[in-house]
Amino acid sequence: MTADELSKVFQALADPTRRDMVARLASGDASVGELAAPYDVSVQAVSKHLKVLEGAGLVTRSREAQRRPVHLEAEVFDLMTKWIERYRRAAEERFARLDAVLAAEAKPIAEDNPIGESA
Amino acid sequence: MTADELSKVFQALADPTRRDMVARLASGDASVGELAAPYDVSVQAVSKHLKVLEGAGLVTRSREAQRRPVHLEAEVFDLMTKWIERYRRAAEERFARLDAVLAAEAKPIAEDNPIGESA
DNA sequence: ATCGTTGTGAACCAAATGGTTGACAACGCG
DNA sequence: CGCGTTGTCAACCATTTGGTTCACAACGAT
Repeated sequence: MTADELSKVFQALADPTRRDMVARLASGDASVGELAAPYDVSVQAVSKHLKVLEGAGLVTRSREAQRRPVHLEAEVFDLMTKWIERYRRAAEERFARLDAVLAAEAKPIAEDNPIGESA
Repeated sequence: MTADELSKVFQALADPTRRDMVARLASGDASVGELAAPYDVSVQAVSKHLKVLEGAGLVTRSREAQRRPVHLEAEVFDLMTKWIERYRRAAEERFARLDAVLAAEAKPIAEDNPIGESA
């Protein structure tokens, strides 16, 4: 459903610079210039990064004279968390079940183990 | 520290096909062919996707005759969850604090609001 | 030993990504 | 008004990405 949205969010956070910007925005809004300062790239590059983050719904930009304060939108994080938790839980449950099965049958298995090079 | 690792994980999950593969692997291991079946792409393309997922530590591949069963590794999810939760919490706390401030000063603010076009 | 199945490797291609520079719009201030 | 500041847009470039096809390795089965 939100497949495309989710892709954009993950894509946006796949870049270390963008992730760092998000981290800094978590403690307060900032202007483009302020955001750009720590990095060794042009302001234009940072502007592009912001467009990606905005496209993913991770930040919003308002207007204040020439400034364009950037604001972090925390809600979108829920999208990711939900996705992650869903499948992690499934995988972990399956793991637990496997554990139980292995414990229950303390049986042959190993002797005619069909899995080669499991050594 | 895990900056590069985290980038790879987010990057890996930014692709819908890869995300779907992870979703399916959450309910059990599968061979490359099985994984490829639902998609309208070549087996080679799926093999590439698996290499990306493996590089991110999201899956491991063993050997069973010609088969290469793919197994989901749930632990890596923690990395993401930790990152996300950390900044989401910060952002939400800040939001709550702002709320409190606004509630406390039911004051002017609006009249000499420096933010243009806030309307 | 040969054949079919399963999967990987390599070369190639179009599109997207992240960066650059140059031009310019929007705004406050002298 | 004209100027400096702040930021975006556009064109361009190198690299990466996701896909293809062809070739081949690894293994079971006949």
